[in-house]
Amino acid sequence: MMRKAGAKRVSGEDRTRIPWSNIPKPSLERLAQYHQIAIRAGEDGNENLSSVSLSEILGVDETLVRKDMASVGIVGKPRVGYSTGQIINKLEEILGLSQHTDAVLIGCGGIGSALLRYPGFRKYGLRISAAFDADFAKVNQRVGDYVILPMEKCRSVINTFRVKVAILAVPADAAQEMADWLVRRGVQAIWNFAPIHLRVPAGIVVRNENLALGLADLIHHLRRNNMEKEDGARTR
Amino acid sequence: MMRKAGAKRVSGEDRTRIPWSNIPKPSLERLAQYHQIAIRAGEDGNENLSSVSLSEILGVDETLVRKDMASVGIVGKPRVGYSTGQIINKLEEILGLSQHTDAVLIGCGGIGSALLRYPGFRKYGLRISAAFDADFAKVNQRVGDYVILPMEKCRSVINTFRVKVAILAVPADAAQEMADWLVRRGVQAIWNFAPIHLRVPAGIVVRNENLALGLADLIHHLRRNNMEKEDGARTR
DNA sequence: ATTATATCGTGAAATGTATCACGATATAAA
DNA sequence: TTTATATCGTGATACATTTCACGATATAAT
Ligand SMILES: NC(=O)c1ccc[n+]([C@@H]2O[C@H](COP(=O)([O-])OP(=O)(O)OC[C@H]3O[C@@H](n4cnc5c(N)ncnc54)[C@H](O)[C@@H]3O)[C@@H](O)[C@H]2O)c1
Ligand SMILES: NC(=O)c1ccc[n+]([C@@H]2O[C@H](COP(=O)([O-])OP(=O)(O)OC[C@H]3O[C@@H](n4cnc5c(N)ncnc54)[C@H](O)[C@@H]3O)[C@@H](O)[C@H]2O)c1
Repeated sequence: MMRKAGAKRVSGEDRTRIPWSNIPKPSLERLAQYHQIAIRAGEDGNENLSSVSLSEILGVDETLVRKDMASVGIVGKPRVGYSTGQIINKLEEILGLSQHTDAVLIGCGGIGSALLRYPGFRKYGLRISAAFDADFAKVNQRVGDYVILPMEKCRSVINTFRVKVAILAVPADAAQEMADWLVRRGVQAIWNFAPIHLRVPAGIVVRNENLALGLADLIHHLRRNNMEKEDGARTR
Repeated sequence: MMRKAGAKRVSGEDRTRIPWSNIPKPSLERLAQYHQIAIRAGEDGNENLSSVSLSEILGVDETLVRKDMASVGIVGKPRVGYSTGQIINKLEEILGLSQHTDAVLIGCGGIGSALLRYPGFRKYGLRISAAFDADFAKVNQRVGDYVILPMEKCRSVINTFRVKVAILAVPADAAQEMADWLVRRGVQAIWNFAPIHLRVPAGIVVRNENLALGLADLIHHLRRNNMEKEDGARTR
């Protein structure tokens, strides 16, 4: 029958109800975007953001923005909007970005190296403890601030730093096997860049960052658009 | 008010109804995954794939898989499943992967270089015509099979090869401006890796590959999981 | 002080998506 | 040949998410 991993039984009465137990997936994605937008708005000196401006930036309905905000306890003022600071603080708390998150990175190829060198994720509390590769030719090479370590060191790093998150940037063939291994070592969340949908035990969090799906989606819409144009031209 | 870009009025009577005019977004994402899975299954020598196996790989309901297949005209056989070949062919047709797609890549930094060197997108019909960067220090350097060109050559490449797709891997500050410029030059689809939601005129296709959102999502779920565990421990 | 209005907040309705329940059918087994 | 069964196909139903409609309120203008 197959129960969705991590499915939640929401006990009816729950005095300690915390808002983020239950945020719908689409809403969560938007919340993360509000956060990004609020940070940039703050940098530009805007102290407030209205549901209308947010809705225009993201191309969604303004009511939806207000519902999202209400759902996480961000309150706005009529004629003013939401406080940029409150959006940032509340969302960082809810998204879990206010605490540091330690991670290991596996696979220092093209994508892995780009991620290692990218400073942007520090704002999300991400701290990459160490980077690993199976290729001995890469071991001991430097990438950004890191020196690539051999896989046999991975186990002890995970244990020592109690790492709960792995960034997986290895070839597709190795990804599932690697994921299984990481889970056995105590990793609880995997950010996967290989173009396969990883299967993990219930309770383990996976985010499959399958770029090829994005490309397929883009091409599909492009073709559809062009078809319509031709179609229109023929018809009228 | 705000009308969603590219919104479609589906004329009631339409003899030339083509399946891919109307595929729901979640369904489209799954279809692209079926395609990936079918390709790997084919390489492993499996001639058939059942809705059950697909549903287990992706963690979705098996009925959903059958509905998806039916929606694009892929028909299966009782007790056998769907033909791997039919899945691949039909989905490549529908996703538009059977035709070549020319693209330019803007911004040859960490992500841009990784994309340039990655061979995997060729299977999706993607052909990167040329890669550009604004940094003169990078111009003329090689990345994989490419030599980085200066931005001033971009216009003529787009015109000459009638490029309709741009891969945008520039810093967030430059992304919207760059997108506007590309649209003015005739680009119809943008695959954006900068962590902002690009705004484009109706009729232009954008896919925002906002990796930071993925990270935020992952961290959120990890925290939620851990909270639940603690919560459970305290309660029982 | 009064009025106007931009904006928030929210229940109700509409829409979109997934699941259930069950009949049909092709293959394998008896 | 007959029976059993794994799997497909699909209408009906349930669930999730968005949009609509409208009242409430804080600020700015008069
Ligand atoms: N580069 C891209 O643009 C891109 C795009 C989409 C998807 N991906 C996917 O991302 C993943 C990485 O891509 P890439 O371009 O960086 O590939 P890559 O070949 O450049 O790097 C992969 C790295 O993983 C290492 N590796 C292989 N097996 C390993 C193992 N078992 N344990 C540890 N390390 C191992 C290799 O030595 C190599 O350094 C692949 O699954 C690829 O399909 C990449
Ligand atoms: N590297 C990552 O892991 C990562 C992760 C998430 C998001 N991103 C985003 O992807 C984008 C690229 O990231 P990166 O790590 O490759 O950055 P990077 O700084 O390594 O590369 C950016 C490249 O763009 C070029 N550039 C700058 N302005 C330009 C312009 N106007 N026209 C053309 N080229 C220009 C720069 O010269 C540089 O080569 C950024 O928006 C970043 O936020 C990167």
